[in-house]
Amino acid sequence: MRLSSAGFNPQAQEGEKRVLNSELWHACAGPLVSLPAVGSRVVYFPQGHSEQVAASTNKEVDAHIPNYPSLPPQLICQLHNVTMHADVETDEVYAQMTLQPLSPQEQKDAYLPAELGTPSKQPTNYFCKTLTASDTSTHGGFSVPRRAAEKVFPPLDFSQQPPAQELIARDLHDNEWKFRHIFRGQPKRHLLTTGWSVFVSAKRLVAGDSVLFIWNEKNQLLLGIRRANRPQTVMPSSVLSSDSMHLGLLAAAAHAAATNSRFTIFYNPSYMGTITGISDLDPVRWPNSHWRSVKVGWDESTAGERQPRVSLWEIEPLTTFPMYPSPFPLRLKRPWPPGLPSFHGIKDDDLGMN
Amino acid sequence: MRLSSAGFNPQAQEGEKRVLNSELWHACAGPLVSLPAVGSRVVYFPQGHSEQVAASTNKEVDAHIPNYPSLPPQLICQLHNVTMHADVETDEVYAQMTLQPLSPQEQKDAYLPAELGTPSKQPTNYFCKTLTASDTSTHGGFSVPRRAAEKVFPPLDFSQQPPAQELIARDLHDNEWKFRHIFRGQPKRHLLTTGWSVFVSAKRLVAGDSVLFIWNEKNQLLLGIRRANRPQTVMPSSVLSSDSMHLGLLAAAAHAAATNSRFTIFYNPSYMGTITGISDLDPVRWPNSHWRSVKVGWDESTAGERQPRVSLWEIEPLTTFPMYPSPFPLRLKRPWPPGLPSFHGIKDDDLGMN
DNA sequence: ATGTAGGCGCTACGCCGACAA
DNA sequence: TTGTCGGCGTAGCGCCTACAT
Repeated sequence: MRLSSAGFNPQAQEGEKRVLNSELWHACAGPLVSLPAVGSRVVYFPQGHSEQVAASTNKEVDAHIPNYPSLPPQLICQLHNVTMHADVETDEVYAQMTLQPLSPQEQKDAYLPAELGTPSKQPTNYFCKTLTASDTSTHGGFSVPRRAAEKVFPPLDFSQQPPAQELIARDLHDNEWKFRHIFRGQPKRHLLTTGWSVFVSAKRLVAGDSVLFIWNEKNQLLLGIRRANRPQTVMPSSVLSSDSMHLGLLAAAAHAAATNSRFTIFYNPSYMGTITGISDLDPVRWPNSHWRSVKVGWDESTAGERQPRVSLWEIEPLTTFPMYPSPFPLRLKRPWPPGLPSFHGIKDDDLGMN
Repeated sequence: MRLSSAGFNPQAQEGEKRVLNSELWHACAGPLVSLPAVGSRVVYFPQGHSEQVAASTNKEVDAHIPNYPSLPPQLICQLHNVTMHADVETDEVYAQMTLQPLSPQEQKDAYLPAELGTPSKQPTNYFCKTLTASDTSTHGGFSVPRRAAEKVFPPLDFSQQPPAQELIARDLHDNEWKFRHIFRGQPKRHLLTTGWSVFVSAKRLVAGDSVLFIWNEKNQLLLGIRRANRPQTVMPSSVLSSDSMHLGLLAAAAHAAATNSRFTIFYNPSYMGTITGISDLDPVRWPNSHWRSVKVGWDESTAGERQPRVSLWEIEPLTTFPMYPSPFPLRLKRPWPPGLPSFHGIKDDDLGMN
């Protein structure tokens, strides 16, 4: 815990203002998270957003919250701005988006262009390892998988005995972390020793969390983390009641829709959860909503270079929260459940199901 | 950092559900923070609340947020519920309140009863010390001011050499902390040794922060902290945009006022700040508002038993956020600035100025 | 009365290969 | 190939007094 100077950044007070490293952000977010392109048209589901806020505050939506009859269940919006952020405390990644609802007439006539959200650009030269008990204990360092070390770390000088070098990696906040990379032991293996424990304790990593090393085109070493799905320690912000937050969410969308002005949302990929199925519609609160509470997840064990990457869009077009670009070029991994209405203006045939 | 079991409480996930120790809460909140009684009538200032949220999110209120013409600048409410809470991470104290606006007719006729908010019941047998560099360094323990130790701690058995005992104190989350209390050195002094550093690192205390020991009527030792006014590390919650939060705040109050139903707010004493003066009115957004942005603060150096305690009400009735019981029995420490309108229904004479 | 520093025992952090799985 | 362990050297934690303020 001696890196307090590296751990604190006065600029970060009101969020991350500097330009985050995009490839590191996407790597931390995971292959299932992709962001739509600025300027593209997306669909915003207040209900979906509402559920996300409910999940993040651990509070269900109270029934006495008034409806906004003027607020349709989905708003087609133009995306004006997307910025990537990372929580200063937890390194949790999230995105801030500025949306502008189309006019009522445009909402009806809207033809969603055949744009894919920028396909999640996972870096090519990287590795991701889930930390073991030995990796996180104070007893030793970090055991680097052999292929990973050979692929993403600079080559060692094997004329030395033992071969060793200093690695400098930067995290999402541009903090610098130094590690001693050594190749020793019997049998020989790659290890990170000096500097590793400081990183583990500073980021409060535990066994089951994952670390991520990227070697990018600029020959920089980037370092990210993905925490295991522990029971969300999200505390109620203690600033606004959850009821007020839901109201604020609805009011912001409704006001923007009524005045064709912009509004801002936070997209927090970590509250997506894992696949549980398709929930029922809510005909009372959200009549005619096309929002489906299909929760998707990706297995941490498939991370790294072994598994072919898959985009969220390829799995289930209607799960994409809160964005919904045109699914035309997409193929569903599983057929769309019969009997469920499809999105307006899109025939089942167009989805290219097998 | 070995008290992980004590530091984590699964029940605390969605806030503090158990009954917090009231005297400890008030001691941590400080003598200037008092809570109105359940059932009493209070005045809620949306503008004031809005400013608090702005302070806690480090964001100014955006000008394009729509007004709520139906929402008056102050709402007289009945207070239905008050619960005391403490942030699980930081121990920061805050209160949750359920308010019900009176009917429009009652708003007009409201006669605020001459109730004081329950005067901040500061415990009698306690001490508060600002931590020195030595107190927080890893080199040693905690030096207990002599009078404080004699007053608050159980008496030592001076037949032992050196006299020593084990102290067990409980914090706001009912976690137990054990300390070795010893009287030694030349000259003799009271010290907390074993157990102290665990507490300091668990609470992440630094020099300048304060600790607070209470010996209550049930012969229990209570332990609280007050952090120094460091630059607020409040991050934007990354759940809802600040615009949406402001909208939600206004919408919740407006909806409750329109339907005479209840709404919930969080009252966060730590965002009160220090006295800076009286700000101008905002005739555009909040016409006829009686809210004044008088910020008050209390000097940490005056804490403890030396200084006579003072209630917030005694300093400035109109500063009380968000509560405003009748100030009849109060005396102002400084005269009400001439030329500024007083609160409706209250003559200056009634304020008992000298 | 109490903040800080020197002295110094001893815990536990952290680097090493030896094993297995 | 890599997770865990026993083995150790040693940094720094933490208990003590001395001294200054």
